[in-house]
Amino acid sequence: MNIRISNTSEKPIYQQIFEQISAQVLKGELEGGYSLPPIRQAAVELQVSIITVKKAWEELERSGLIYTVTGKGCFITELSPDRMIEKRNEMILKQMAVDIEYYRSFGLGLDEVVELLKSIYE
Amino acid sequence: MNIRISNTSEKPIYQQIFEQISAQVLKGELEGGYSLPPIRQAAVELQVSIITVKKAWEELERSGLIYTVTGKGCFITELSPDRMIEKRNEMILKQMAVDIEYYRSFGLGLDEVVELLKSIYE
DNA sequence: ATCGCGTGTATATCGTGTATGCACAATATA
DNA sequence: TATATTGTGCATACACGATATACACGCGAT
Repeated sequence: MNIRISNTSEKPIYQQIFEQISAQVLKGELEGGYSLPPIRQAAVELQVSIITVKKAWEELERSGLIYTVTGKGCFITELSPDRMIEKRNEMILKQMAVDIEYYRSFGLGLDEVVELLKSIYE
Repeated sequence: MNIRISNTSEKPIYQQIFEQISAQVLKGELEGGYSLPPIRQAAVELQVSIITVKKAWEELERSGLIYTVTGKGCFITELSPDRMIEKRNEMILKQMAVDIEYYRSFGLGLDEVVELLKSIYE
């Protein structure tokens, strides 16, 4: 459970958890078949409510990244490397489309966007 | 008032109005000193409540893009071209920092981000 | 079998923020 | 000064995030 929660972020807590676990799964840091910690333990560890953890878990299940077995636990879905990259790009491109719309509304072209990106990407 | 409101967007309505007017001001499409439509007229035009328009106007004033005179109206702040670009970049970079954090959480490097950007930037 | 422990699940509640309508104050103008 | 036009303030309805508590399911020991 290598999760960092920001209380100052505008993103909901469950969304932060969802995104970070998603990224870890799709980077291969969490192996398929392996189990996530019980929601109670995760709740204590992350200093949030059980329900908040559950909500994140639900999003993960809806995205097909984990599956839940009542009374037993939650487990990482086995995914082929290709499928992982596919899902990763899917998630990124979906967000990127929103981001680009914002940049474009200010009249920025691709070149300007890339230039600004380079200036702050470390 | 060339504003498009999306009811499906996750962004609040007042935020959408704020962003689009900001972009128009900083692109020079709305001249300094010129007045915005009265909030009532804008509300009718945009099919939203007066209070929603007011909230957007308040954000614009807080950003220094317009100023309000009670009983008279709201007017675009006069800005030099340099100051406009400065404010524009300020708004974009602030958002871009959030966007990048998301891309980076998936392990993407600058090159990959640029590549994906190019693939969907039209 | 069944009891107990660990697992996820469902219900009720509170706080915050978005969006709204209606009544009020300030300004301009005739 | 009367009246229309402008922005402002307050009280409310609703949706969503976050929470605690009580419930249901599954497995292993007795």
